[in-house]
Amino acid sequence: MKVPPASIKDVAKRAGVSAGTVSNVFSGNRPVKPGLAKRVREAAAALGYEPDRAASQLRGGKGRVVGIVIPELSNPFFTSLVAAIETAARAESFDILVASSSDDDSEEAARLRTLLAWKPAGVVIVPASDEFPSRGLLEKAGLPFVVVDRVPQDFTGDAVSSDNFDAGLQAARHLFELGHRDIVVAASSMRLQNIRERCSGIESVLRETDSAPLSLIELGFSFESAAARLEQLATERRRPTAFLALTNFGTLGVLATLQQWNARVPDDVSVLGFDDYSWMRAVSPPLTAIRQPVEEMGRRAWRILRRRIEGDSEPPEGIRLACTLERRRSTATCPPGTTIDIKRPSRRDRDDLAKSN
Amino acid sequence: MKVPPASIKDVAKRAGVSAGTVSNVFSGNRPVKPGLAKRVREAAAALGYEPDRAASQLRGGKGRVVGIVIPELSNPFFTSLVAAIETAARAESFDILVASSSDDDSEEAARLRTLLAWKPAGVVIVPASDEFPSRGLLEKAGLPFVVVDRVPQDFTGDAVSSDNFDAGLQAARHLFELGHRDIVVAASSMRLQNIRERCSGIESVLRETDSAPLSLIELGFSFESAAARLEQLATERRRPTAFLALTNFGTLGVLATLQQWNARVPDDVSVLGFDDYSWMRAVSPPLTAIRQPVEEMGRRAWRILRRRIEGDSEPPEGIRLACTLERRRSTATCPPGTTIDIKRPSRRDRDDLAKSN
DNA sequence: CTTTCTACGTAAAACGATTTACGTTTAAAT
DNA sequence: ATTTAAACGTAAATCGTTTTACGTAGAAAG
Repeated sequence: MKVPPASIKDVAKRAGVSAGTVSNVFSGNRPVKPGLAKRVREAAAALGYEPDRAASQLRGGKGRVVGIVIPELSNPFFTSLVAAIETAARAESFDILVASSSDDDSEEAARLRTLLAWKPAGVVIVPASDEFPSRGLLEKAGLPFVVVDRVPQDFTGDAVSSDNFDAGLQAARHLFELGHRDIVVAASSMRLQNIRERCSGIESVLRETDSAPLSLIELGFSFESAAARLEQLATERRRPTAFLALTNFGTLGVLATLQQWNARVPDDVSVLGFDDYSWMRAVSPPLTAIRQPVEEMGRRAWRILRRRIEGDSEPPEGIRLACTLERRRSTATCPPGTTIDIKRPSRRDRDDLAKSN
Repeated sequence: MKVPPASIKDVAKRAGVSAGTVSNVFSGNRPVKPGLAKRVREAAAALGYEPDRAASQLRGGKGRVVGIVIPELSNPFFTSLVAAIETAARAESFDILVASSSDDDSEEAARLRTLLAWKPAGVVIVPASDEFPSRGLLEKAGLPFVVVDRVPQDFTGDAVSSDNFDAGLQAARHLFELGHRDIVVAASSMRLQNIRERCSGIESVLRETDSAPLSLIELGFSFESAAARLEQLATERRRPTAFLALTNFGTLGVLATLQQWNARVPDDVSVLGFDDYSWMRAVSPPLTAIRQPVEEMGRRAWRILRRRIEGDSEPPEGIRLACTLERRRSTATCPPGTTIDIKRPSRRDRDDLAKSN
């Protein structure tokens, strides 16, 4: 059953032309007269010929592969991103090489190194951390690359991410409008710039309303670590009236813990999640959540990378895409009984007080 | 900043040896004296040398890449599978090339063809359908491949899947034990062998208990199509006392629809889901579900493929892994009021009746 | 009619590794 | 000490493409 694959020479012989001509027919690199081209194409079809990518890569230097490095293949946010990029890349007949870093800097560097050995045309990367040591590798290789989602603080290259500050702002404002003052923010790790940005968004609302400082817990990068950390929270403080999760694993962790505490959502406690998945709409109560435009992020990342591959050398583009608040039913007005107003006297109140003396 | 990547010759020159020796140091293909080997390794490190995979692929013929073809990159079941395979493959320094077929046969063939152009050492594939036209391509290429999850009816090669019959059996039995007799089974498409197997498992329980025939709807492959189809169901028949979903999108669709109908789970209707994800534990009520051992499936698929790549030619292996029922709280005893006993007289009853005449 | 382009085909070099064929050194055997 | 074989290096051939340098034919220009 096994047939040795046809090479460009076999096709050339069958079509009665030289190998170079066959190459030109397929690569479109130089024009070939229609008649000949047709003969070549027929010969190729008859032999089931497909150009060997490794060989063409080797000689041509520039291959039609792009590398994608993400922290976790088991996190649907990242795989959605990969799906979006793959769709866009495939449309221009680029193949994708995927690697995951397990949220670890040195793992990331190692994976990237083997990726680079394929001489890809470009790389899309969601860094494992703000340290982003892979940056050096990429720059040394002189490869175009786009950073997505986790854009380090002082990063100057091409980047696509959510408008995290605004996302935090929207989320916090929503909960405040519902009367919540005792909110616990569930983050993955403050070592990530995007998380810090979301927090500043929240803090700006706290400041606006002159409220107590941010109450925050770090949950790590897995469902399990999140649940464990939250379990511990119960022993440290009384239950807040609302949880604001800043990642999808955080959302899951909060929900699972509330489950164990037998707390009803939203009657006993409101929950605002991050990232928007099908299951959030399907469950009861449907989850209020901040939706990141993940498909759009993937498309934009590809578009930028594509241009760079073409040789475009405009100044770096830093794209921030707006998130939207999906209001559903897991957030409700804070029940009056449970609202313990821990608000400090507002500036205005204090001023009034001062005047009256 | 851009540095032209070092080639094997650069390393050879720096270490004062020939290119062949450098190759041997890295490939371990032939022994090299420790002293020399060390010198070569140092030179390589100094130059940041990494063997060009395309070049080594070209000459060596056998590359260290494996292709993975799955129906959807946005379905967490499949991406979990990819994650498991990637972990196993990476441990033996194989890279993975991922392609998705969008559940379409011809798309699958096209994607596979471009994958094959990389001359991978092997392929793991979840076919888009039972037709599995890609099989011919793979066999013609003489490439080892393993079929996972959707194994066509009469398939004879290496395969790894769940024990779908038993999964259906367990699920149905669980619902029957809780007293449910009016169950709607939500499948993706009966054109898939694995779905048919799950159905026969369910049917065997129906037969055992002499119950009414299977009530089934096909929901398609996306959350949206599932929700739409279920919406329509409401106009066609009265509400069942339980839903048994056979895929993860089906589970989501059922849940979302129940949501819209304002039906409480499990008080009004029980729900048994398929596939087991974090969110199922986190939501309220936690979902009873059939768990497929997806990581194990990935590991086993890799193990078989690895052996075939090594040249093993044992007869094909058809592995079936057991699923487990995760009992949680979305299934409950059928409320007596709503139990409409549509059971036909059992064979025993009928026999008794006949005798008494 | 000659000259000058332009268009397009061919043969051969190149890409960066592995592998083969062969040579030299070193160790083991007589 | 001589022979034999094993061990290990080197140079050159090779994988299947793309690219370069060159050649030829026909068209356009003078």
